[in-house]
Amino acid sequence: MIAAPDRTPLPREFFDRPVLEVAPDLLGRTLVRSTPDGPIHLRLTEVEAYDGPKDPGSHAYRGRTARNAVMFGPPGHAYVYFTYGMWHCMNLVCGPDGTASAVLLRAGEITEGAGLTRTRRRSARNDKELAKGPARLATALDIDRALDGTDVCAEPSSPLSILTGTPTPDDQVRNGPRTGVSGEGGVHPWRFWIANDPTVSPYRAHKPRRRST
DNA sequence: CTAGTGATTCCCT
DNA sequence: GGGAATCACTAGC
Repeated sequence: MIAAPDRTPLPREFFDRPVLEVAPDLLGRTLVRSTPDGPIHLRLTEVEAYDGPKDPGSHAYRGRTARNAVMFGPPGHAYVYFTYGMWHCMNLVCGPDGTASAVLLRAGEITEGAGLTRTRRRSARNDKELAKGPARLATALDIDRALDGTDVCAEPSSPLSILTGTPTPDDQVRNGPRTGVSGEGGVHPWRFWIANDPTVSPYRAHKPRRRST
C-alpha cells in the first residue's frame, strides 16, 4: 500500500538551505494554485537553480532592482517576472534573507483542475503539454506579477502554496545544463528533472536573436 | 523530428 | 537602444 501524499505545506526551513539542495528536493512536490473557480494542483517535474548575485545567469547578478527585489528577501516566497514581452515565469526564493538565490519552476504535471487551465492553454494538444515549460506553467496556473512576493509556506487555501507531497528518490533525479541561459551562466548543470517524465520540457540552448525591422 | 522566425513590452544601460 | 530564464507556428527532412 502506498502512503497518502502529505498535504502539509512545506515549512520555511525547507527553503532556508542552499539552492542546489532545495532544487532537486522540490521535484515531486505539489504546488497548489487556488483560484475563484477552484484549486489547480501541479506536481513539479523540472526546475532550475539560480545561485545568487555571483551567478551570471541569475537576475540577481547585476544587483537589486525593483523587478528582482523579492529574490533578496526571505525564503519561501514567489519571485514572478515578466519576459519576452509576453510571458511570466515563477521562482521560489531560497537561502537566508539577503541570499538572492531562487529555483525556476520549469515544468510539471497538472494533477487536479486541468479543466481550469484549458481556457488559457488552448494550444496544448494534450494534458502533458499544459505546463511543459516555465511560461506555459505560469499561464496554466494564472500566475503574473500580482503574485510576486506571495508566501508559499501557507495554507493550501491561500492563492499559492506548496505541499510536502511525495519527494522524488535520488536515483530518479537527472541534471544537466540550464535552458535558454545566455553566456557563461549556461554552463552549470543546474537544471533538475524527473527521469523519463513526459511533462519535462525539451532542452533548448540559448540562441541570441537580432532585432527585426 | 529539427531549425528558423515573429510576437510584444518591460527593464536596465 | 536592445536584450530577455519563451512560445507558437511554419517549412523541410
